Amino acid sequence: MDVTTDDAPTARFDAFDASCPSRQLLDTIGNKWASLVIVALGVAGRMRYSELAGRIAGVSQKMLTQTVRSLERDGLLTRTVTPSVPVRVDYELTPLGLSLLETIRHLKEWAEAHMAEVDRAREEYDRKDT
Amino acid sequence: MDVTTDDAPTARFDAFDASCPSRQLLDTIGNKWASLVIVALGVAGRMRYSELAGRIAGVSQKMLTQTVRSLERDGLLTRTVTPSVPVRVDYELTPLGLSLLETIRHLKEWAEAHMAEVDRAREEYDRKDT
DNA sequence: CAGGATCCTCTATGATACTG
DNA sequence: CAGTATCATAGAGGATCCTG
Repeated sequence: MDVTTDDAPTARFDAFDASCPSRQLLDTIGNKWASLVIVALGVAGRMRYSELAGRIAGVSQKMLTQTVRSLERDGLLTRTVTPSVPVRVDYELTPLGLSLLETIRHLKEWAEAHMAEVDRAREEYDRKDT
Repeated sequence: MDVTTDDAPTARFDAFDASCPSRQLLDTIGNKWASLVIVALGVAGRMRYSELAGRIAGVSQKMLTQTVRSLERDGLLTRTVTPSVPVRVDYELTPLGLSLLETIRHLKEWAEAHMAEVDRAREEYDRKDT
């Protein structure tokens, strides 16, 4: 989130700085489908393309393929092709992906603990002017 | 991330389920500017609109306003107007916002600890086919 | 089965100009 | 100062058809 030191008062938060690790991470897990894929694989361990497609409601083929490619490129999961007929492709989290899964679980815990409060705040905010 | 029980094998990950707390949270912090605003306020404690605009490089007025409005609606920060001339507006994290800041810091820690590994994975992936 | 290639549609975001 | 309003655009993402 910063560029130089950790949380110096003068730190700048440059979202355009591609070298900012936090920025890159948010680009990854902030993605609509990426986190769903990671969690799905975290639960099932290993899944075929069609299993992922079935499990994650609403993904288009294009988005699913694009997402798993991106995650594979990031080293978060492995893609294993079994050259049978028809071909079979399995996806599985790497140790790196598993460690990210833990982080995502923290997010989930915060969400489950506090989103009700957020919802209340929204309702109150919306009641003011309408 | 789930709909019914915690991580039952049959859990579905429906990104279209608006009631999924994790989904909503990711929509919030996955936002390009929201997390930057939260971290900035976490560092500085309280900031004026113009201070935020100066601190967060690259935000347009429109996006900054839209972001703080959204965060205010979510109960993550407060907006305080001082009716002087010219008017002065301060933003400050709520306790709820501060607790989310902690979660974001976890993300940051993961990023700083592992993004180098991600970068290496990307380089290797890109070297294969080009 | 697992995707690649296309086309097409929105939405997010930016630039600019104006105001209480 | 701290916005609001408007216009314009790139890119995300969906639908569909095709193939090794």
